[in-house]
Amino acid sequence: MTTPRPQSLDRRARPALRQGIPEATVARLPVYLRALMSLAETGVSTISSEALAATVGVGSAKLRKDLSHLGSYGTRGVGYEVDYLVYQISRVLGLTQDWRVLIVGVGNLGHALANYGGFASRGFTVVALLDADPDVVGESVAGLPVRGIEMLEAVVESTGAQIGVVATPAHAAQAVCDRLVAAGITSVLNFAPLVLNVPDDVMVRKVDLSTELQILAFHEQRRTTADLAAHESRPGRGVAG
Amino acid sequence: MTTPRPQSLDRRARPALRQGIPEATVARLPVYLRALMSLAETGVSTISSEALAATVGVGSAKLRKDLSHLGSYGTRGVGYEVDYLVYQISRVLGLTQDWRVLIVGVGNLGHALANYGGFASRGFTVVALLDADPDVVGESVAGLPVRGIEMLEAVVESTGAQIGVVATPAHAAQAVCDRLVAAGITSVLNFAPLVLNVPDDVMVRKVDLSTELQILAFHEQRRTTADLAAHESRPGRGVAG
DNA sequence: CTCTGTGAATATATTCACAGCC
DNA sequence: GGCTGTGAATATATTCACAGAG
Repeated sequence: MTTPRPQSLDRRARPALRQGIPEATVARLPVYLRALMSLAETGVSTISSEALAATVGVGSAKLRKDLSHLGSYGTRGVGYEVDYLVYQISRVLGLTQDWRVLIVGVGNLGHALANYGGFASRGFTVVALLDADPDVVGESVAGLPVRGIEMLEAVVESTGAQIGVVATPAHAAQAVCDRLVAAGITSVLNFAPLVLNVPDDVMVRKVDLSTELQILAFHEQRRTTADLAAHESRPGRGVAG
Repeated sequence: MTTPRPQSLDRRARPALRQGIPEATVARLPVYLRALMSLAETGVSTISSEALAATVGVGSAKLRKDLSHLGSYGTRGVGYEVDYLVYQISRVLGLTQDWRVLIVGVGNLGHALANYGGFASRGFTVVALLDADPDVVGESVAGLPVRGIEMLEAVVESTGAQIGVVATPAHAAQAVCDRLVAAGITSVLNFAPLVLNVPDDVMVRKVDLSTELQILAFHEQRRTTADLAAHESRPGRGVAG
């Protein structure tokens, strides 16, 4: 921090939408937001970093540092005002505007996504569903008609969708992604089990069941191995593997 | 590294199942593994760090450092033998044994998970499906009968499942998780949109649609904001930072 | 010469610990 | 006294850049 901070210009510190929010913090904000909304529903109006941190399972110092990147929205000796914090996090995450989401692939997963409640609730609207299977096209899912994949470009154009969700089988995913990008989509959420190749200015995030399971397996195995190691009295290097 | 490295004791460096594989590396191993298996199918037998890194979208130095944590499995001047690396990563991730997975909640998402092919293919077997809805109980999904939630403890016991997947609505998730943990499950994959509270020795990973969308929205918004800033000729300090 | 493996340098993230405000 | 906000200290992760094996 080289800047001396123009203190007390206003009671609340500056908007702080400065691009400098650490990625690790951004990834946690949605978790805080959900917990805070849930608290708000319960009627809690104020909460300390300690208490909020406990409900989301992080350390209180981390939570405070995270929130400090948005501005100074707490009150010393008291805590954070729940509603106000909900608003501020929503604003920073861009949830004060509505994002239009297009889902490609309406199998079991696509159905699950389309019907997912919390989806529409805050900031996101599913504007279209696309599928390549003629048996599925024409069906109505979650109140929306499933349209043919050949409509992709037209649908992106007409809906102004900004976010594309790829819920197709792996073999179709890259082609679908390419078409989404060519049509102007700049944010992609990928459920297909492969790495999508995109230009630098397109952001992809992936949600991947088998990756998560494999990470769990690694730790589960390590637990077992550690147990063994503790029981035998540490042999050379020839692990029981 | 204080150890002088007992060179050339054996051609391949030591097993290196030492617990010290960085978390960030563990999280990428599944991605490498998938790409390598895909390459193996295509008949590629050897690949350089540069080429593999390109297909998975990371830097080659990062990839090499990641792999170096497993041992020295490459050949200088040549690259990595695909099959061998597949085997080594599988071993490190614990995929040489089969993990038994129990899915709780057989809605759209549960269906999608149960039917997910790549699931059984490598290292994981779905051994049971449970649901609270009497209409669903008794159905057969992906070749398995859906059993009542009251069977949870009995099913964990009889199947010896090690991994529990929570695919229930949010309001039921914590209770289900508590029962899984009480029944002896130590790894949980959570699809419900809330933070599960578990004892320290239980590992939870979450897969969360709305979190991912919100992260995308943040960056999408930032992109827009940055555009604006570029168009107005940003006064004060530090453009193009 | 090519490409790995890895120290050293840098960048990011987390944790500590406490000054300062309520 | 209680709790936030934050520098300073530490830990983790990424990137650079090159020695050395093949």
